[in-house]
Amino acid sequence: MTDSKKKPPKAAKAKRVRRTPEDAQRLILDAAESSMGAEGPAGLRLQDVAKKAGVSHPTILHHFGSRDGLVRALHLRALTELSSIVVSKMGSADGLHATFKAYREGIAQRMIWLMQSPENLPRAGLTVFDKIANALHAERVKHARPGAPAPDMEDTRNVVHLVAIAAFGDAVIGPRMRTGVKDEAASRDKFVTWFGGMIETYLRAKG
Amino acid sequence: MTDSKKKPPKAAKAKRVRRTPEDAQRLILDAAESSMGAEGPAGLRLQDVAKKAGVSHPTILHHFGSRDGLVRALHLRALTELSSIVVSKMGSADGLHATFKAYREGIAQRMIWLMQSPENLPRAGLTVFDKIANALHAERVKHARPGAPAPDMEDTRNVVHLVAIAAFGDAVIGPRMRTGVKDEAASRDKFVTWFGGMIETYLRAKG
DNA sequence: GTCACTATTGACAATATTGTAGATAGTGAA
DNA sequence: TTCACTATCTACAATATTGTCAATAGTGAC
Repeated sequence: MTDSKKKPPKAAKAKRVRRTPEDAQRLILDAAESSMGAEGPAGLRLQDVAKKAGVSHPTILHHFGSRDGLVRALHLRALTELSSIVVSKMGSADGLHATFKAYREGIAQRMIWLMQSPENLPRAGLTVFDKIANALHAERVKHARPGAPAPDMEDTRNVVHLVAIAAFGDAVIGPRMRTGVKDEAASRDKFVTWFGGMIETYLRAKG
Repeated sequence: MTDSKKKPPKAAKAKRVRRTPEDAQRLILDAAESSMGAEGPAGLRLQDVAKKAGVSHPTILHHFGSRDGLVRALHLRALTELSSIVVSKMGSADGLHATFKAYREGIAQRMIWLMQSPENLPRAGLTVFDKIANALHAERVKHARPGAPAPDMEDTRNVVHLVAIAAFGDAVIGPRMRTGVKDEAASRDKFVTWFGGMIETYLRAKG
């Protein structure tokens, strides 16, 4: 290299973009999320996030105060978004498959990150699943066969809990448990369908 | 402080202990595991591990070559240990509760760490669960009521898969979903019992 | 004992990473 | 336009962290 000592050719002094604080923070949070690989928050590097967001790393510090501040903001945003996603998916008509899909495509990963927070964040968990259980129970009551024993609310709550932990678990360790299977997606969908049938069989057998 | 400038009082030159390589490596791996908090491998610091193990950090590098080498060794050890634990728990008489307990007490956490490895580690998963499914299926066949349709192997496999992902999921997100409940342990155990009953009801209804 | 081998260590080197400070440049308001 | 405000930048400072090296000290073999 003949010019290894030369300063870069003037670099055209990058034009500064000035965003609103909200836009800048959203931009940075998005970059941070996509910059988190499997490692989660612990693997976050301000430089990486800055490069992905197209800003300098002091800009991040300006908006979030510190690296910790950024991580806390990430957790907070994930938490608020998660509840609404969970409600919309588990409550949908195609509930089961949609729920498994949503967990697969991001919810599970974010939940793991959330678990890795030693902080005491507000817990949306309980109320969210209660809401879902109530809705589902209303369905069961409505469709109960006349003469059959009334549907058990405890059953409903347990089913909701089971679906949540199963969807989460399948999203995280399912793929590894299926390594070697020819068509993974098909195998997975078949399991979800079976799972749905199982729940129905059980509820029908009980009342 | 009057002696802030003084060198520490001779420090008694710590006596060196010389271990066999195997002992040293086990010691270090144990320390590394206990030093990993919720953050997982990404949060590992050689200094922390060294202090916990009671050695200097170059000793770690001597035995594992690099930080990455240590992490890889951790993954490898976890992987080999996990399969045997899973087999012993899911195969035990008190299978379901024991399985949930084992996942709660470490398996799930280690699995998450394993997931965070971008490397292509050998997958023990499939064969392990196949083994369990085969054993369970043999049980089902043995106890099948005469005249009833033969137990479906697909059912058995799915049940094993479901138990695995549910135990994993409950271990990780169960506690948060139960925040606010009076007696968490009791609530959890009740769920596991319900889950066991559900599986039985389903299998009985099917054949 | 003497010697080879190597596990262990303190001191140091080389980066990586977070955080600070001061200058600069968009932007909206007067 | 002028001005206040502040989002953004470059350059630097302060640690943190990993990795290197040469010296040292257990241990077993002879």
